Amino acid sequence: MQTLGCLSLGSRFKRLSDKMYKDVASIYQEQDIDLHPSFFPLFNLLLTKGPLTVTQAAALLNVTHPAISKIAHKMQAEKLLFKASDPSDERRFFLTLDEKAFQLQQAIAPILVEMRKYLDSIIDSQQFPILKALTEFERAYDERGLINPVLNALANHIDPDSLSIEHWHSDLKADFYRLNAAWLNKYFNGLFNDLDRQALETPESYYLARGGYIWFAKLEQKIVGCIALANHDHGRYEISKMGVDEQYQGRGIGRKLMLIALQKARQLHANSLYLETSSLLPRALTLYQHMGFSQVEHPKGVSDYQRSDIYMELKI
Amino acid sequence: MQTLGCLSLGSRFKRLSDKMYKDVASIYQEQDIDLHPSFFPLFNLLLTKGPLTVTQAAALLNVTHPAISKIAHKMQAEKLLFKASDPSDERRFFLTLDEKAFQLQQAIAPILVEMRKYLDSIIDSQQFPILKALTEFERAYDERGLINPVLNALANHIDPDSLSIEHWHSDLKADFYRLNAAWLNKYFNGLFNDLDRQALETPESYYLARGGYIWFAKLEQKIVGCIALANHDHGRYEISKMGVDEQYQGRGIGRKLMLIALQKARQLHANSLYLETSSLLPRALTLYQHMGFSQVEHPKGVSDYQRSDIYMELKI
DNA sequence: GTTATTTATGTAACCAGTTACGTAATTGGT
DNA sequence: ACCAATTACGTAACTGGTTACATAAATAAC
Repeated sequence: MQTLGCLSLGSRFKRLSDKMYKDVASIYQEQDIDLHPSFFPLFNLLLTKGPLTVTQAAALLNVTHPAISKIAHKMQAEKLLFKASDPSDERRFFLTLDEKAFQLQQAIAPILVEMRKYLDSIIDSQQFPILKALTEFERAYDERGLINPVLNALANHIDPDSLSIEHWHSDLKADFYRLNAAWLNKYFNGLFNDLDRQALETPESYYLARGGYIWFAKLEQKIVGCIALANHDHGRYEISKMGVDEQYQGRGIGRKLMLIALQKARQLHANSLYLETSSLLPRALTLYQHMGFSQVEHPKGVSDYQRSDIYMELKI
Repeated sequence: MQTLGCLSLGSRFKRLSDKMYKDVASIYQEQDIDLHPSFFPLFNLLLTKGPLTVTQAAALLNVTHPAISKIAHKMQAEKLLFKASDPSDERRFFLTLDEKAFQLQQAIAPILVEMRKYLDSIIDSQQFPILKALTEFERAYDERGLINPVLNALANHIDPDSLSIEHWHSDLKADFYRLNAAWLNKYFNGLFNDLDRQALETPESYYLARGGYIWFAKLEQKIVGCIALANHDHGRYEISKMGVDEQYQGRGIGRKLMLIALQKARQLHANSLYLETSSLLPRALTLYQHMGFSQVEHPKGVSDYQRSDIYMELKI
């Protein structure tokens, strides 16, 4: 625990939250308030915000809609809630608290008052203000996240001296072919199509001459990875032909190449970036997601590449 | 959210903890570390503390032993862990990390380093120190709890002027009978035994003359509740004959009576308090638990009261 | 105005925890 | 030294959430 320090923050938050939920349930129980603990997030929400649809409630409570759906069912069975249909949209209806719920509220109100008073008294008596600290931490965490900063730090931290990024040079043409042939062979039985062949055999005309770029990752004089940025029409760029030598994978080299390509795309005032990939490559998929890409339908309906079943886009 | 203030602390803790767990899982995934998220609390624990038994691990992680049992099974299936039998106790065995786990640790170590650095950098840049605030809040919460302070505040807050506690007076003898007959009739078909009859018909000799006490709760000139403290042998006291008028239940009157009785018992240097009750009275049971009573076996094996199936004790 | 897409909800199967209970080994009381 | 109580662990059934998928209504696209 001590040695973990800030790493145990997550489990400390969990422990406190569990305990507080249990305690509140216990207080309600002794006061003979017949409100199942799993009900009160929704119950509270509807009290404060008025009738809401299932998806609205789910979004506000940070849970999925089936969870709300189930709870609403149970609350309906206990006559705490009814569904008021929305005449303007027959799919949905408003979860509306019933008479019995308002009676319960009467019983609960003084408890909430006392709970607030007591918690405020604890908080006020402390040297370090938990509410302010929490708000500040939440904001920082939401703004900066955890995933990308840590992964970037990892990528930078690996061989900071020996890993360098190289621009295209005709001497590296064979490496470009080799690195891409490797994954095409491994995952797709070497199923090159015409586009692949053009790109790999004549990268100068396929990429560079059209305003595209190719970069290489060089680790101690060895070329271990590459990536290409293709210039399509009207500010649309495509990222493709990313490959990292198998024995150097998982060290953030792909991530570093992606960051270079993204940086250049921004410099070129690209307005969107896309890429095509496959569900057979889950690692790459996670990387793209962390970079902000999200999966959308293929704009042409079907890909030029038979292997590709995922189309991802990043609006800049 | 805003109006709830400190009341939403629980859900804010939950949200943060969920998010951090997911993010860590996501980082491991991109780094191609094959460690299921549900494994890592136990994994981490065993790394830092060395081999542990199932119950030890459960206690340290604040989960139940079946949870550890299941996770250990799965980790065993993935060859991350094996069970080393304890020669001195054939029931148990030490959950021991396997070779493969230590290889994983090598891969994870740099991630932990970067995570710690990054989180520390966030925390250090903040105006209000989250770690100190959290530690302080955890301590206050663990020491004072939430349940009893809030329930006591509620009890005090209800009619603080009109509710008073009265000592025994022969005029109140009929009330003592009435209040107890009410619940005996309601829950146990008026099944009085000889002891009940003595206690209710001759409370002076049954309680007071033996060094016991009887108190009444008086609400606006009406007697609405009572409790008795019986003096048994060698510092053992019994709490019994607690009754609150049905229409005034759920307002903390029972709790107030209990607190009076407990206070007196302490004053008398009682070393233990016990009471007998029934699983038919869940509300009362919760109250006793909140007061610190815990269920134990009946010392005589069987109760003098047919209705009683629960024996509870509080060591002072 | 028809057809495709998106949105709101429900249902099923699953998952990680829980409580309740059973069994076997150890400890303790007389 | 024995029998009762306790402890360590496992298993079963349940719970509150999840993801994946189905359906119907509303909206958008042509």
